[in-house]
Amino acid sequence: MTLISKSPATAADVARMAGVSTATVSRFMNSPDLLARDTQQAVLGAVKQLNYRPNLAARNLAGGSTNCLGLVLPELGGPFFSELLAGVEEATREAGYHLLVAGTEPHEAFPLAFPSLNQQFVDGTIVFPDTLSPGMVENLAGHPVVLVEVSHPSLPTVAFDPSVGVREAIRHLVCDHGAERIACFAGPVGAEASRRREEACADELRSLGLAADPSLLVRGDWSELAGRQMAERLLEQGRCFDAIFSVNDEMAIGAVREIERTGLRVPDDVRVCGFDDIPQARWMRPALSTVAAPPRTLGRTAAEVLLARITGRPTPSDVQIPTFLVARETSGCGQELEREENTS
Amino acid sequence: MTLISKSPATAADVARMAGVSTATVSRFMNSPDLLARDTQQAVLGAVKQLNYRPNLAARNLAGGSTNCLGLVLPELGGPFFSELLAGVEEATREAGYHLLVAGTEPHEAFPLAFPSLNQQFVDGTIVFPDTLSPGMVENLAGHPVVLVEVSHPSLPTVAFDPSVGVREAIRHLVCDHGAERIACFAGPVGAEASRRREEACADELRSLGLAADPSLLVRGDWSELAGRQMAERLLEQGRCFDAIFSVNDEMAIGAVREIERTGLRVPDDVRVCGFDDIPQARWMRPALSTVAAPPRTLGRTAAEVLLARITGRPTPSDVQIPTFLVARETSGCGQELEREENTS
DNA sequence: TTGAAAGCGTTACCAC
DNA sequence: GTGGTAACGCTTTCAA
Repeated sequence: MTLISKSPATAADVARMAGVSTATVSRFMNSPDLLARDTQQAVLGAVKQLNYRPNLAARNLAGGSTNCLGLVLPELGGPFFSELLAGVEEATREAGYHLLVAGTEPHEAFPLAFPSLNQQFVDGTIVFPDTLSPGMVENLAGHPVVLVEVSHPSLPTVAFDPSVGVREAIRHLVCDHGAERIACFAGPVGAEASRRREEACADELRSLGLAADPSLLVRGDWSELAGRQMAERLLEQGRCFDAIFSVNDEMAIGAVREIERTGLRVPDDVRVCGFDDIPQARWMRPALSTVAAPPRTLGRTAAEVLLARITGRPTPSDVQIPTFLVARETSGCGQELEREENTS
Repeated sequence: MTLISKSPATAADVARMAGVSTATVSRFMNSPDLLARDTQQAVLGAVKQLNYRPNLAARNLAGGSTNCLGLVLPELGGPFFSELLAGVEEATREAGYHLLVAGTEPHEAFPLAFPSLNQQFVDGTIVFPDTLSPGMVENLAGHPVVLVEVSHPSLPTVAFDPSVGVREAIRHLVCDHGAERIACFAGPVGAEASRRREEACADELRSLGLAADPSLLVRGDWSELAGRQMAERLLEQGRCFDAIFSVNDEMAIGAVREIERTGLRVPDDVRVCGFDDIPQARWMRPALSTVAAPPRTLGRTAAEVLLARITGRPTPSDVQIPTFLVARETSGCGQELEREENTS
């Protein structure tokens, strides 16, 4: 149809063709209502004919916004982060924004990845920091930011609220399936997300009259391998436990595999409940009972909060995403509960 | 340390402080070697003191590059695409580029997502199109592009080479585990990736003297659900088969689950082999034998090829990523083969 | 080796 | 309502 010229049409081209000024073209692109009917028609015609698209870099330079959001994640593969990313991207795209994604090397310091995003290149950033360092906060100042799963006194946060889900899980293990000694598979010491889940677990145990045994609290780095190793260690030490609550699914899966490897049975000998509800929680056999904490919702919400901040709409400084128990086989329930689930 | 002024330092600020012109600052940022020793030192000092970062939008506008790559994917969640993305991001970051990511709604037409990336906003784009429409190609013209898993006469492509892996898989099923009637679980009709795998499968069956039975070739939409349904249908129709080769892992997993649900056993009654080697292939029980086609490598390679094109380095127009068999339990092998595998 | 100045494509302020 | 025009921050000739 259109002649493909070497360089894309500019506002000046449109202006010339429509017999107006570039200022008018600019107005047409941003708030058409300010223009007279016929002017609108004229410009619209030229825009279509030339297939005009405003140059975003120029628009940005001129002081407008970039229509870009940044997302910084410690890693991009893996079920949790990829779902989180998908949620962010959906919301971002729906709002007409673009998304810039950056990973940080596994244990690389966070700031290494961030400066590149901070260069007036994005209108705001969603950050999932492993640990929040002071220098980082300074970097973030003066630029809309939303933190995910980490709270900070002066920055808005979106995080899961583990309380309801974990309470349901512990109740379920204890009351429905007779667990009495529950081991807790926690994350690294500094990890706030883990801490909140551990606390919810301890709280509920306490309110059920079961003391949380410190020797049954072990820590790993969130990986399946860590879960296996933690279970192995506990078993070798001869610790007595009849259930495990893990602060994420991957460690829970590792635990299940290790327990079964030693000849014990899940859920008959040890009941297991994870946290997250990653897809393989329901694919694995026995299917993993877990506290559903939908990362896609987390990501979508974070993006929505950020977008609201950017556009100046009032936003709560802390948003909590509710979680809930999904009882499957590893806690002792039959699989038929899940009959209706579909692949997404 | 540094005083945080409202707006970030500009090249003019640096120039003033170092007692040079902005041109010199620009040269310093791009090719320092052109400057005299002492000038370099002076500018370097000012840059550090002011914490100067060039404004990328301005740099772009001025005719340089954006240092951004675009990535268009049909979906962002799920094991395959998230690994692909991770590979792209790694290579992109290592090269000092940023990454812009766009998804397309599940069955949304591709061009909807693309124009936004085409607006002189990225230096090049990696595209994973569901199906390649003619209009799309036009959009792509005049802008470096690399296609993933789809070939096109005039555009460079990076794709898996299924031949070696699939040959190994079929041989393994037939020669090592005595399969004689192998069903093929294929993807949608238009999908090139599926077609190449089907062909590799048929070729190898032929060379082993086993005719490929058309009634054992079924198609689904790549999902676990589809795999279940295909297995269900085949079983209901009373088709006789003793092995399945699926063109991706998710359908293979669905097939395994459905087969086991009906009381048949994997691998004793039906051997199953997938394609991709997604993480849960090794987590599930029985562990899935599959043709490893590492998506991270695919992504990384695509990014490298694109980067080479952008910087004018010569690049092959078609790159093939080798694949290979990973024999696990569903094909009839014991699990001990996998002892050494770790979580990544 | 360095500086001056002309863009790059928009936006936004100020007149008309 | 609309047009002129000065930024925005950088790169890149062209001279010196």
